[in-house]
Amino acid sequence: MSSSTPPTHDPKWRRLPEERPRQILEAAIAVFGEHGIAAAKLEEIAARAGVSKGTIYLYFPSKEDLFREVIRQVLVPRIAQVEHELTGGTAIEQIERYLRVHWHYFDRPEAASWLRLVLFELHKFPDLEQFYYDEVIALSNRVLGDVLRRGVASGELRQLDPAASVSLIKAVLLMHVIWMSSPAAKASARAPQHTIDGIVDFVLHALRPDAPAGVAAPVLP
Amino acid sequence: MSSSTPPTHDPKWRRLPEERPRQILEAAIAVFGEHGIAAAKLEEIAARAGVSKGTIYLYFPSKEDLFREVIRQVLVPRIAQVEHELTGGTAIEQIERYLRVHWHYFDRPEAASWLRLVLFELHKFPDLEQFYYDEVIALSNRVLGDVLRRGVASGELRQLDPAASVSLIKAVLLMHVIWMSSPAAKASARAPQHTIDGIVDFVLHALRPDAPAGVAAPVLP
Amino acid sequence: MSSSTPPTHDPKWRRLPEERPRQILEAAIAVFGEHGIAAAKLEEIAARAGVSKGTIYLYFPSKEDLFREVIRQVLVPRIAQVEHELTGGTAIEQIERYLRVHWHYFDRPEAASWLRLVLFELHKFPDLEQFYYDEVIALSNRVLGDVLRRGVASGELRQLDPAASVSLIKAVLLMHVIWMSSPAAKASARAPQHTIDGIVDFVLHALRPDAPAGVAAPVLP
Amino acid sequence: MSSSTPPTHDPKWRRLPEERPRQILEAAIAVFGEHGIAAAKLEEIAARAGVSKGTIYLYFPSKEDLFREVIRQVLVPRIAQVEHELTGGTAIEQIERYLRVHWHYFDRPEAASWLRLVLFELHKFPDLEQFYYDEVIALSNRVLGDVLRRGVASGELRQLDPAASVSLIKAVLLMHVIWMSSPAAKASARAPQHTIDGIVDFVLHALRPDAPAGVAAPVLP
DNA sequence: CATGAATGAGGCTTCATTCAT
DNA sequence: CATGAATGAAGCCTCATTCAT
Repeated sequence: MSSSTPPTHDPKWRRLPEERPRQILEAAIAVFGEHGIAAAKLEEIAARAGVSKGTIYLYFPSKEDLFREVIRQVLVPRIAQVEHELTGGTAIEQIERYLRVHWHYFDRPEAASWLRLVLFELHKFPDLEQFYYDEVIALSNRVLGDVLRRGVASGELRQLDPAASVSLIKAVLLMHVIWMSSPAAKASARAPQHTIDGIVDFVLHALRPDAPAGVAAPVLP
Repeated sequence: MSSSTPPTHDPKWRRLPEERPRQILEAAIAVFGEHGIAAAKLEEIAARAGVSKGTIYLYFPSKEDLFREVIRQVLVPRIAQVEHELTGGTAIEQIERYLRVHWHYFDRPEAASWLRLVLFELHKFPDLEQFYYDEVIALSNRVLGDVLRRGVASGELRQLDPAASVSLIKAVLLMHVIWMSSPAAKASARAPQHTIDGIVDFVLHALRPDAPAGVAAPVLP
Repeated sequence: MSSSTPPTHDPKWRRLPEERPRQILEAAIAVFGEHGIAAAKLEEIAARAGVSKGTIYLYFPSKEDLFREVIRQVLVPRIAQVEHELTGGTAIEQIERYLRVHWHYFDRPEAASWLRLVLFELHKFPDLEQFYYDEVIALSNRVLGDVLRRGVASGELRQLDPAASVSLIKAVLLMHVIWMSSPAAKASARAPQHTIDGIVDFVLHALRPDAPAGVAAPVLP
Repeated sequence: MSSSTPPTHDPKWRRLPEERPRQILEAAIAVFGEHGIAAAKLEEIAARAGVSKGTIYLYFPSKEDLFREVIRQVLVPRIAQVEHELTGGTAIEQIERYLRVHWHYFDRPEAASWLRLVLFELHKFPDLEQFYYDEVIALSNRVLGDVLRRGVASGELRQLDPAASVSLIKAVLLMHVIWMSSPAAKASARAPQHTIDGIVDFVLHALRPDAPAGVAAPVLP
C-alpha cells in the first residue's frame, strides 16, 4: 500500500538529506540519556527522529557507533561550547557567571540525560572517555582554571590548586543538575533559582580568601 | 559429560544454603554496578555468586526484583551505615571526619559502582528512589544537618541553610568518588589522598564564617 | 554459514507479505491441534509457516494471543460456516444432510485437531469459550434447532426438546470425529462411510416418532 | 524453622509407605486432567500429594512414566470398573441403567478431567492408547455389546450393529459429560438430571424397533 | 535514499530431574 | 525413605541488524 502511493510529506520539498544524521543523533541523545545504552531501542530512536529503523543504518554502522557519534558530534561540542561563556569582569564575577550560565544551560529536561550519559556509560568506552576528557575536561581545566589562576594571582581568590578547584566547582554544579532532575528530589527540593543561588554562595565562599581585610564581607545580601 | 565426571565442587565444605541470597545479592551489586540493569546478565551474576542461573530464581522472582532487593537490602543499609560515623568534636572536626570517613569508605573499586547504581538507574524505579531518599537522604539531612545547625548556632560556621548545605557537601564528595573511579581520570588526577584533602579544604572554606577577625589566615601553605 | 550460501527460498515467487498472518494462523491450528497449547512450540509453528520465530511476533503479541486469534479468526468461522449447509427438503432429509455434510467436512486429518482444541483447551480461556459458545453453539442451536422445531411441528419428528436434541445429535457426530482420528480406533473401526451411515441411522431413529400409526407416545412432555 | 521441629503429622503412625505411589497417582490424575500433560507441573502434583518433588522420583522414573501409570493403574481400572454395573432386567432396562450409572459416576468435578485425559492426550502415546482400547473399549464392546445383542435377539431392540451402537451410545454420553463440565455450557444448559433424562430418551428411541405395532420397518437394509 | 518486514542470536524464565543430606 | 536446594536444557520473547523492494 505505502509502496504504491507517495508518502504523505510536504510535496514541495523534502527535508534535506544532510539533515538526517543530525536528526538521528538528536533523537539518540534523548533516548540514550533516558534509558542508557543497553536499554535504548533503535526503534524508539528511529521513531523520535521520524525515520525508519533501517535508515539509521544508512548513517551509522551499529548502535554502539551511533552512541560514539552522539558523544563525539553532539555531546562534546555541546558541553564544550558553554565553556567559552566567560568574558570580562573580575574573577569572582566570571566564576559566578560561569555557574549561572551553566545552570541555566543545564536547566532543561534533556540536560540531566546528557550528564547521565557521560557519567554513567562513558566508562564502558575507555577511548571515548579519554576523548571526552581531552576535549571537555581539559578545556574546562584551561578556561575555568585560567580564571582561577588570575583570581589567585590578583588576590581575589585565596591560594588554591586551580586544577583541583575546577573539579570541585564542577562537582557541586553537575551533581545538583542530576539531583534536580529526579522527581523524588523535586518534591523535597528547593526551586532551581534557590538552588543555584546556594551553589554560587557555597562555591564563592570556598574560593575567597579567608580574611579579605579588616572588614567583614557580607555575601548574598 | 557431567554424568561421567564428578562435579567440581570444593570437597572440603559446602556453602551454607542460608548464605545463598546474600551471595547472589553481593554478586548482583557488582554486576549491576558495572553494567547497569539492562546490560547485566543473570548468567554473570550467577557465575560470580558461584551458583547456576536457575538458583537465582529460587530466591528472587525476577531480574528486576533482584535489583530491588539489591537496593533495599544491601545498598541502602550500606550507604546509610556510614552516616552514623559522626561523634564528638567541634562542628568543623565532625564535618572533616564525615568527609574523610566517607572518602575512605568509598575508596574501593565497588564504591563507584554503587553510586552509579543509585545515581543512574534508580530514577527508573520511582518507588525505590523514594525509598532511598527516605532512608538515606533524609538520614543525611538529619545527621549532617544537625552538625551544621550546631555549627551555625555556635558561630563555628557561617549563616547558611543546613539542608541545602548538606546537598552541596555531598555533591562535592560523591562526584569525586565517581570521577576517581574512571581510568581516564586516574591518569591525569591527583592521588586519592590529595583529592580528599582538597575536598576537605574546599568544603570547610565554604562553610566557615567570612571574616574570622582581623588577621589573615593563609590556607594551603 | 548462511552468509556464504544463498538462502533456500523459492526463486520463482515470494510469498505475499499480507499473507503472513494467515500462514501463521494456519500453521498454528495444526501445531496447537497436535500438541495442545502448552506443548506447542513456536519454533515448529514458524517452521511450518515457512517463517522465522521472530516473524510471528510481528503479527501476534504472544503465544497465548496467537491461540486466541486461531480460535477467533479461523476456527470459529470455519466451524460456523458449515452450519449453513442446510437447504430445502423435509426435516429428516435436512438432518441427514446436516450429518453427512459435517462428516464429510470433518473427514480430514486436521479436523480432529480443531475439535481437540475447542474441546480440550478452550476451557482454560473462559472468555474465548463464551465467545465460541455465542458464535458457534448458539448458531447451531438456531439453525439445527429450527429444523427440529419444524420437524416436530409437521409431525415428521416426535415430540422432543429441540435445544437438547441439537446437543445430542452433535455429541454423536463430534465424538466419532475424534475417535476416527485415533490410529488405534482406525485399526478396529469401520470405514468412515460405514460410520456415518450408522450415525445417520442412529440419530434418525432417535428423532422419529415412536409409532407412525396407532398410539402416540409423548416423551418429555 | 521447620527443620528443627518435627513435621506436624500424627505422631503415632506415619502414612504407610506403600500408600505413597497411590497418593501421587491420585494427585497426578487431578493435575494432568486440569492442565494436560505438558502444562502439568510436578511441583503441583507433589504438593497435592503431600510429598516433595523428589519423592515422586522414588516411585516413577519420569513425568511421562507417571502419566503412563496414571492411565494404567488408575484411569483404566476406574473407567473400566463401571462397565460391570449391568445386572438383571430387560435389555432396555439394562441400557438405561448403564447410562444412568455412568452419568452418576461421571457427575463429579474430576470426571471430565479423566475424560479429557483419555480423549485428548492419549493419542500422543499410541501404545497407551492401544492398551486403553484393549482394556476399556473392548470391555465395553463386550459388556454393553452383549446387552444389545440380546436385546436384538429378543426383539426388544431393532436390528442394529451392536459394536457400532456401543460407540454411538457412549459418544452421546461422554460428550455430554465433557460439555457439562464447561462453565459456559453450565450457564445455558439444563440441569444434570434433565440432561441424563434427555440422553436416556434419545438413546432408547434410537435403539427401539421402529414400529411397535403392525408393520415392520427395516432400516439400513 | 528510505522503508519495514524478516531474521536469529541472545537473554530471561520455567521446570523436569538430580543428589547431598 | 524423604527432602528440597540446585541444576541446566529448553522455550518464549526481544531487538539489533539485514535486505528486497
